[in-house]
Amino acid sequence: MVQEIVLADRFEERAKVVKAMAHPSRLMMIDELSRGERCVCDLRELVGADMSTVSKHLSVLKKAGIVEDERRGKQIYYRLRVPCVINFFHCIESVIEAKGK
Amino acid sequence: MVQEIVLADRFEERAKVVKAMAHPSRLMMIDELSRGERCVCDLRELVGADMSTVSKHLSVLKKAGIVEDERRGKQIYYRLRVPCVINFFHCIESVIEAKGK
DNA sequence: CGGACATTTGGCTATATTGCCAATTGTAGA
DNA sequence: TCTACAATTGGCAATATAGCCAAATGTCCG
Repeated sequence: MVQEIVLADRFEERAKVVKAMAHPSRLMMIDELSRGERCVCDLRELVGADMSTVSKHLSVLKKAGIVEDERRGKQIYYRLRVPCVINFFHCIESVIEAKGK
Repeated sequence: MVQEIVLADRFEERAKVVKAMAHPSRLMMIDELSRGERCVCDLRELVGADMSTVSKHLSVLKKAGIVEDERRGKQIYYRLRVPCVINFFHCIESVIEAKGK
């Protein structure tokens, strides 16, 4: 059925976005970016990984449409494209809390 | 610093939950479960995969604390543990929409 | 008990993700 | 132009994930 293919595609699309967030460093960066734009060097310091690793994480977020970037001088600044992603944390916390019981 | 280790652990925990949702079939099941509990056979039909595959997806969701199960007779019913996970979809949709522009 | 049914588990291969290093690109300033 | 700095890209090895089949488990019913 065409209907089902469309439905599956829909969840496929959604999964891409969720997958892009499914990494501790990327969540950390999203959290940080919720407080304002940051350059890659800031985020590198935050997660404490190799610059190239951070850059690749950012490209994952960018490809998913979660962040956007802008070059200003030598640095490239990233910011959240859709601020609501931050609301996830509240719910995730309640999942973690509920699990503890 | 102890502080940073704790912080990293926090995001590690969160990532586990997000990761558990980061699959089209699992998102589809979460969506379906948001409308009430379902047995594995219902979900199997929904995603159209092998029973064992569906079962493994459910065990991922269960381990993350997203769903819980209950046996009633021959069947095992699954339900969402924390309904708020459904709110994710709205935000994810806006990410997808924003990306399209 | 024995069989049918619903589900899970083990085992396996194919595929995807991660993170580092090294090399490359882009920008600013001397 | 040459150099330094910021960031990205390519490549690779280690690890994780996905999905199928086959076998095992648990439950009901005759």
